[in-house]
Amino acid sequence: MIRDPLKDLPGYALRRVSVAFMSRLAARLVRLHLRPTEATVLLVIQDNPGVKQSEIGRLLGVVSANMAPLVARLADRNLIIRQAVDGRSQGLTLSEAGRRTAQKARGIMDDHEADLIAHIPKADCAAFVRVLHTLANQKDN
Amino acid sequence: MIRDPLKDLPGYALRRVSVAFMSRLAARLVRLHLRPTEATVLLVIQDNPGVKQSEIGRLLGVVSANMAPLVARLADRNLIIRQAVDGRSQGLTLSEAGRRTAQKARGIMDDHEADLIAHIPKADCAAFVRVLHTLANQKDN
DNA sequence: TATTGTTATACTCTATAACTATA
DNA sequence: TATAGTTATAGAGTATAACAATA
Repeated sequence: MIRDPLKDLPGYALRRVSVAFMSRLAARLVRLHLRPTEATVLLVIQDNPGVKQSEIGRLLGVVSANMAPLVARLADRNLIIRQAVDGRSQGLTLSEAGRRTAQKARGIMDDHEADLIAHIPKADCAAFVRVLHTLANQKDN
Repeated sequence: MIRDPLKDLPGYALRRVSVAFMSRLAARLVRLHLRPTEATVLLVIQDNPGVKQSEIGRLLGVVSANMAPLVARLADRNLIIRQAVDGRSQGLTLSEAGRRTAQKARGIMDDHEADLIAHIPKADCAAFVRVLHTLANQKDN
């Protein structure tokens, strides 16, 4: 066996766990022909009808240059509808097909989250979730 | 303010934290002209002189097709030395420059890990690290 | 002036397929 | 047959720069 200098680095473990988790989520979402980021955008629109893509980008940490083609793909597939709210921005809502897809995506993501929780020893689960939210809500980049 | 349907999903928080953490690490490593993955490979070689790149790939979860150009870059920069151990595989060791670079990379990564720990409430830190290692060592993909 | 949306471009990590050469 | 290494290619997320149009 080979020595592992990264064995005791929590940050490295965090990275590995996140990559594996995302890869499994992507595999589950191919059934809906959605990427993980596309799925999250659908959920945000579902919960915020009329939201602007700039607002979604700020919420999810996606820069506007990447929101543009993402939203365009969803619109091309008739999953969302763009309606001008003023001259430079559009409100996004789900189409009927988009509602169905968003509902399925939500089910997949909920199952996926439940799987994660299921793999965590019960005694440590609450603390784990607490720390994640603490770290996620820190302003350092 | 806009509703956030992902607020209570630990898996999503995990992803966001991991991305931010990795991006900060990448920013710190530019000084050495190293990507995060290159830095981890250097550390593995430092701790395992003569290791084969296939072994590194298995340890780090990097497929061989991606190890090839990565190792080639490090060799081109004279940070590592490839010595044939048999007809199809080579043992990797650090050059003198590679040792210096690996040492600096280790310092950067240690600092970076320390920063992560510093942002975690003390009471939950041990549980957090425990869970990460539990999840990282599970065989599900 | 600041914001919205867009295009073009690039980097990093990940992955599969197909191949050569060797064990 | 299986393994080591390589090349080519692709997908996904992230990022910056530059721009037009609008507020």
